[in-house]
Amino acid sequence: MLSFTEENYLKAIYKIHERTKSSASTNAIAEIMATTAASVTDMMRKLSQKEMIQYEKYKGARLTAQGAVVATALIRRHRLWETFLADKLNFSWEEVHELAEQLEHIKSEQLIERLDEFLDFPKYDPHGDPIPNADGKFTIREQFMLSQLQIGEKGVLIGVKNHNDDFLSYLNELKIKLGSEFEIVNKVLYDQSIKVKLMDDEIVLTEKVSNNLMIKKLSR
Amino acid sequence: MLSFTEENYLKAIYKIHERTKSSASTNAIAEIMATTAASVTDMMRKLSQKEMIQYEKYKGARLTAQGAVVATALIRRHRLWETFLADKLNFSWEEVHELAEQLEHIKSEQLIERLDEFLDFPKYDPHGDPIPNADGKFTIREQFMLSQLQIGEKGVLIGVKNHNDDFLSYLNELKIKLGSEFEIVNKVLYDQSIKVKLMDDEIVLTEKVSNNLMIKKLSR
DNA sequence: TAATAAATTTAGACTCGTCTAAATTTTCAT
DNA sequence: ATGAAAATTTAGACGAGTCTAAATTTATTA
Repeated sequence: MLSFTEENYLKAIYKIHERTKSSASTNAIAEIMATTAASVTDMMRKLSQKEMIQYEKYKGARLTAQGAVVATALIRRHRLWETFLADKLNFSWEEVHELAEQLEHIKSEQLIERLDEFLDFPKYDPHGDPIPNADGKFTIREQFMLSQLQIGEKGVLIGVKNHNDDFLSYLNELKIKLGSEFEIVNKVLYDQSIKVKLMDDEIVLTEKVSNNLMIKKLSR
Repeated sequence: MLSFTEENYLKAIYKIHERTKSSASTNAIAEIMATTAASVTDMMRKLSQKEMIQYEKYKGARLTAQGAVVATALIRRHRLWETFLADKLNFSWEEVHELAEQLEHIKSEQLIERLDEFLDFPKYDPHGDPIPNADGKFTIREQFMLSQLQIGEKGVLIGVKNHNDDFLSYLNELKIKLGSEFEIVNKVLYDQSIKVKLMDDEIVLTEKVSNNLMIKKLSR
């Protein structure tokens, strides 16, 4: 049985691997866990001992198959709780993460399976991220950054790449949410900003924003 | 901020006080917390230091006003989660306690207030125990042990005194649940057992059982 | 490629919650 | 009311998770 903390380390390693496609460095883990490199080294020994990671001194860590199962289950729990908080308790998408960080550590398979059913087996969480099923399988779907669409193309917002609070609050201000429909009106080559039509309004989005909005194209 | 463990000690002291109306002995606390008397003594010092309890060597512990607020909030969280698990996720009354023991430690006022609203502000949990409101006030109601009713009297089950798993499973077997209606058919003086009518069936309940069923009398 | 910078590990220490064994205090029965 | 039993506290230790400071390894760059 893994501790709360050990689970979080595995999740950190999972995230780093997802982002970099390579092994997780001590410093990168320390940053995510908000701790020191020394503490990370200690934990790497322990997780290695428990065969949750492959770890070689100075070379970073990778999840073993076993470790990946644990990390995926944690992500499943996290995203299901986020969905519960948003759909049932009306929390907004910038509020759910923190709470789910706590809830994800509740130890009960059955609880999660019942919650999944209660939520009607959602495939995506409030940020549009896929929720692994009980076997750890993700449902992937084709998606584009809003910035990739051409003038005249239409799309629906199905996810946000970045979960930063300020970014999400900004989207709230613009009344952009999952399901919002966009049509590209203009793209400015000079600064990569784009003008889009959103519910009869035309708004301008910077490159930084449009790179973080994940879209499903709508056929016209 | 109190730790998970500190909170549980306060809850234990609260429970003992509720049961005995006097201060909580070291051994009594040790039993509830499934730990040793020595560990309890250590913790008493710490909680006393934090002004959560009044503690005098060899004399046991009592909650301070502050400590009582913490304990009551914990009970509120516990019972709201139990209600959620039973009403929304269809867990049975012997399953909810363990899970709520974990969920009650999730730190968020807002979560609990939203949950309360989602559940439609329940006043009693799945065992019929009162749920304190946000101010820590309990809604009490008149209730009797089934064993106190006279022959011919009728009542509705509104709570169970004992939460023992075996007891609750036995009630399931008998198809007795909150809301079940009883009529006293006969009382045996010799062994204090009673015969009751329950949904057109007549069943015999021992004293031990009928002392644990809390009833609201129905006027005929 | 040598030396400097950056990353990582080691060493030693601290807090939290726990334990066992020994000492002390309180309770209770004769 | 005194001696044995029960309850409680003290003393000393341990594992988990963390820290800082020093040592070591790896990467970079002049």
